[in-house]
Amino acid sequence: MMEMPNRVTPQEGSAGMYYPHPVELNSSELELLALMEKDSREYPRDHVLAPAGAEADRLFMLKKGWACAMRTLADGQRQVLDVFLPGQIMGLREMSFSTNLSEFRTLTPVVVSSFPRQQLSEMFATSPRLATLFFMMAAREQSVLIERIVSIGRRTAAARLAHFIVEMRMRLGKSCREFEMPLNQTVIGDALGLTSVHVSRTFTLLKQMKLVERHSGCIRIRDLDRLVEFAGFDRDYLNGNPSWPNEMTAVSITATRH
Amino acid sequence: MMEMPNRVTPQEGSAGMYYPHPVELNSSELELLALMEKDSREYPRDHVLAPAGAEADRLFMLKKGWACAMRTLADGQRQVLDVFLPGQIMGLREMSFSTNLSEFRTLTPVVVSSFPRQQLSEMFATSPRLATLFFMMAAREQSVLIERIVSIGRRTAAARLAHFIVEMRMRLGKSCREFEMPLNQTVIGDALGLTSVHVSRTFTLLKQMKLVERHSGCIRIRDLDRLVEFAGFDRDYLNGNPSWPNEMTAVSITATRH
DNA sequence: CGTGGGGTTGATTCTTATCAATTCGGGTGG
DNA sequence: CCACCCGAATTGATAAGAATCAACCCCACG
Repeated sequence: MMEMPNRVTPQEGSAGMYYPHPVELNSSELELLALMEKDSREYPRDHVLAPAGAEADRLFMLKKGWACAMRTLADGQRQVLDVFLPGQIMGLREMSFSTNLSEFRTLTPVVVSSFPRQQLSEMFATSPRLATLFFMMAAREQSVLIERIVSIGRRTAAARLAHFIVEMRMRLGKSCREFEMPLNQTVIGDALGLTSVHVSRTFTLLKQMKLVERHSGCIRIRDLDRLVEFAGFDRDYLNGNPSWPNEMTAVSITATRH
Repeated sequence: MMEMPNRVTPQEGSAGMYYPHPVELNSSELELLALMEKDSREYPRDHVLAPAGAEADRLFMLKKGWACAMRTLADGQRQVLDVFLPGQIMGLREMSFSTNLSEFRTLTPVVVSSFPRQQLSEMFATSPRLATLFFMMAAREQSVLIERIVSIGRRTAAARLAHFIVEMRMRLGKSCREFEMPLNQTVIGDALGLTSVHVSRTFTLLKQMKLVERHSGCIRIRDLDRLVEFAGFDRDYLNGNPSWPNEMTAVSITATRH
């Protein structure tokens, strides 16, 4: 098998920008990655891909659409833990557990491929670079999680929401002022530890402040600089690390398909 | 170099139980791990090992004592992101960034060894099992983070505190009712998104409920079952995953030294 | 033309923060 | 051994922020 390096670059308009650095993979590595995408299926909006507590024997790769991981408490309250965008793998943290720590649920109609966790273990065993890739992805997820902890723990509702919007824009790789965010206010609230009622009031506040507006799933940012400032957003918490050996760093898996 | 497997088991009374599954490492792998512990130093309580935003060129392995990662906001508010126990590595998530996302600070006098991040990359390149080990550690950290998000986002102050205590007891590998938790109420509050004043009130509440007491850095659990119930604690979120290939799963690194 | 999901608004309550005063407790120096 | 000191903890009064409950609107869709 030829070892021709295969330069991979982020895909325009996809989650590619979320992991912004190109990575060189040889053909056998690409083959392994391709395995992950064999069993590809469509699911409707609000579909449970895997319930919490179920055996975590498969991982999911999100190819199109949005999904999330969420927990439901005994009293029915919900907390959204991750919002997944195209190119992300759902279930990485469950690799060190036997059952799902949360429910995986679609937020829009999606295209998802699923693969057995065994396949990920094999990649670790056969390709250090793929191992590195997945480790980096997990590290990125951690950075999103700690930023959410700061938000929920220490920021007001308005700053939380502002921060969430800036984070989403950045993860989507958008450089424009308007983008789709197909989450209703209940989901946003569940991600930010707020009620949907308070999310509504907070959006009207941000609108009065001329920072952002929202119309049916679409976010328009009216003053990005002030929004970033107001959110207390750390501009480089989602940027990559150029000093990783061989320029290798986490990259959207979907990017490898183009 | 011989490939004699070297069975490693958790160390009594250390963070070993936090990563409860034994792992087989050969001598060259053990040698690589030993490199991480060469440069070992002591630091006093409340010492900044690395400031937020600084170049993340080194990682730290905590051998004795407690430490944390924390963020300080523009208005001076703080949020503790991780509480590190002996055997944990500080800086794993920074592997995908060039700078520290948070400050690393000691909570007690500690013994810490530091090593260049390059060393971790090399381990990834040379040993798939070590790569797996570190990946598992990152996954464990994620599970602690999402549990904290659920706490801060959706639980009352009392349930948050109860949950935190149960989590600490479990991570410390304690099976008894009394253990050391050398965190003052300000630090606890900063971890749980509360003020120190409210932590104080909440402790007196838990004491009135006959669930826990706290005297100068020592926690005494008076009714574990009710505490777990009250906290909404998920009993297996810190348990390991026995189905990982070769029984290999994350294990406290310190455990390999005994 | 109902119907239902999503969103908005108002009134009220609840939880936690804030501010300020006081106490506790362990260590130090006289 | 005692007086003092300082960080940590407690307590009380009040304020702020978000939740809750309830009513109502909007509108896409069968």
